[in-house]
Amino acid sequence: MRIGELAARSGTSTRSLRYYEEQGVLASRRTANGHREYDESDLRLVREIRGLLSIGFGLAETRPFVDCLRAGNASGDACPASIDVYRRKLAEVEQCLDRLTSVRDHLRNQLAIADERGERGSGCPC
Amino acid sequence: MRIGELAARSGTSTRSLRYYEEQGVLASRRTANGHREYDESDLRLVREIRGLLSIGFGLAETRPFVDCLRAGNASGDACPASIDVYRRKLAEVEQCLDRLTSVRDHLRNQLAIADERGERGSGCPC
DNA sequence: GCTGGACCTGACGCCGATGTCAAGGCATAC
DNA sequence: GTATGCCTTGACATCGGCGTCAGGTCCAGC
Repeated sequence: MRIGELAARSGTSTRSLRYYEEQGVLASRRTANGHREYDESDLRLVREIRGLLSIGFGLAETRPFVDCLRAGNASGDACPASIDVYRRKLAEVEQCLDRLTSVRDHLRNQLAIADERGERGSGCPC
Repeated sequence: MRIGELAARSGTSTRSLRYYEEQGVLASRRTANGHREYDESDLRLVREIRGLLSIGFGLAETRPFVDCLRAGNASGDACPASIDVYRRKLAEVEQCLDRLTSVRDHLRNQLAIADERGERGSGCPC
């Protein structure tokens, strides 16, 4: 299939697919007229990439998964390199969760305090 | 005080202060020679801005707080407009927390599955 | 008068994934 | 032959908060 069909079937854009190729995470054969030619396995690769991106992975981080699939594995995370990325990402996510959680608590506190102020009628002369 | 001192005392850079001014969240008087002149109240404004930025607010979102302080309130969140921003931000943060939490769970699952695979010795021929 | 430091404005760079426009090639349908 | 549509490469735009460089001004100390 050509790039338009791959884009449609993978729910992305031709621009993105060319970008993935430019970044070295997706390869393509070329037909005689220079058009990119893909097959079903490429569709799986793109779906893997898209799934990871949507979860918050960077494009570069998807490479081990793609390589793993290309190596013939049934799933992209069957390789140690992919697992390492999982682990790093999990650590990142957990750290981010901690930060966000404390931000949330802080916001709730401020809102609670503001509510008290509001009920007592003191405050903003704006 | 001039911009250098304000930057030092607020723990930021002169570049940032000029940027805040450019974006309309921080004002400045000018001395005869064109230099920016600040006072202690500006220091409080900048500290408010920095605090909010560090929590994940966008610069534009800090404006109500700054306006509130400039209106003579003891704290930047004494005004309804600030409270609204708090509420919007809280909603954003909670949504983000939900997403991240499910991502975290997903990652944990994948890692657990991978561990099983690893122990059984099946998998990656890379 | 010179040097150095702090200030000024203006403008480009970054990061990351993608939109979008431009200008052209090739093929299919009429 | 021409219209249409998909393909090609290349390159600029986006968003946000800054870093950083360039080139020039102003003032204090010597």
